[in-house]
Amino acid sequence: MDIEAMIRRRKRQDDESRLVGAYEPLSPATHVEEPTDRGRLLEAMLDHVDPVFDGHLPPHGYLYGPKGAGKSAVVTALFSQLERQTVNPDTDIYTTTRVRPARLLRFVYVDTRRHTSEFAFFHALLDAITDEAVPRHGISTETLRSRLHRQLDATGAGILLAVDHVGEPVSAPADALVDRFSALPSSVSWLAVGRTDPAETVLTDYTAAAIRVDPYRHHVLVDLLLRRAASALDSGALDEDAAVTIADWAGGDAHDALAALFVATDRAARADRQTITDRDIAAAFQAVPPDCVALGRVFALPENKQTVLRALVDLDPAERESVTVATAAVADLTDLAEGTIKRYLYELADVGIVDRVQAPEDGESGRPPSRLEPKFPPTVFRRLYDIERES
DNA sequence: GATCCACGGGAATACACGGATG
DNA sequence: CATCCGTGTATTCCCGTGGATC
Repeated sequence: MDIEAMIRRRKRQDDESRLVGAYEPLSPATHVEEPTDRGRLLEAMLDHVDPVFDGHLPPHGYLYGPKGAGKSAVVTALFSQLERQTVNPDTDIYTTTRVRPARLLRFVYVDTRRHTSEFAFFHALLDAITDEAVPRHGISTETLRSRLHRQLDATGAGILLAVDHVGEPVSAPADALVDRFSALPSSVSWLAVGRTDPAETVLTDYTAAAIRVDPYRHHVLVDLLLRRAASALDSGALDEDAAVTIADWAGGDAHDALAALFVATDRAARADRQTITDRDIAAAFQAVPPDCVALGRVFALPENKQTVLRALVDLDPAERESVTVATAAVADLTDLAEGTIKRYLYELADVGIVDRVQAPEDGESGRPPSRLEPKFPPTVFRRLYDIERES
């Protein structure tokens, strides 16, 4: 039994119903330390990184698969584990394995959602392997790069670098990534992680291995839901049938499954109920849009874009009937300029985080407006956004 | 003084429509 | 009839400025 989860559940002292201990474990945007039942993928990953146990770097690689298949979950868990054992050599992998390392290896994870620009990319990388903080201002990208080279030359260390969420609308285009990679020292081996088929991306021109991730199998996803529910909810709140229903609906996508569970939970909690009913679940399915965008993408947006979205999800449908109207309404709720809000809304639509649905032509003069539809479940965003800011 | 980037603003372009024009 | 034009709205594109920090 997970003691931490049990304690967390007991610690609820909020006004909320007793149903929910903490929402975070239900968040589709956070990963757990020990991803459940991704044994196959973990094996494949370990095969790939195997040379590190002898102190060598594996060749560049590409990990790919659909949304919600556990790519990020496994990569972040594995990398933090490996890095922890490097930095904290008590429970050393080296002592338990064959030979002493040829050299020090570091394991760095960079999310291109959060570190999009070239500057941000190198900053994140350098910052991860440096003790003292790396300046964010007054320093050029070029300086950053040369510091990275110097640092690695000096220590003789090698880096295995995971670069997550490549090929998404907001992150740098693949050819720009190739440029960045080629600017890395030879003592860095990278593992790109994305959804694009290996045949469709230039990245695989540089990799020796492409590792494929399949969607969660049905019963594995059921397990995952039950486990997350166990760490967030009172026991019995989610029965197995309900988990099966959600897993069926989600079709192997853990993100959407968790999003639905989250919405259903929220609905039950609002009604002050102790268990999640079929109607909660049915309602949740309605609330998760088709082709739902990953909430991780939403929460990786710059602060003020999130502010705009936070206001947007509180608007009446009537206030979302056109970009112009929504802009004015959001301006009332925030202190951003209308010009900025409008541009943000168009940019968010451009990257698929909100959808612009063109109104039918209705005889009015001028180009018809378009309605704004969030492509993520508003409830989940609202709740997690508010939780994050209140503390 | 240098650097990056968020913000703000505005110009240019696209689209829809009705009416005028050739 | 096909095309062009004017008006009104929506959308895209671009760039200068300034904040924050070194």
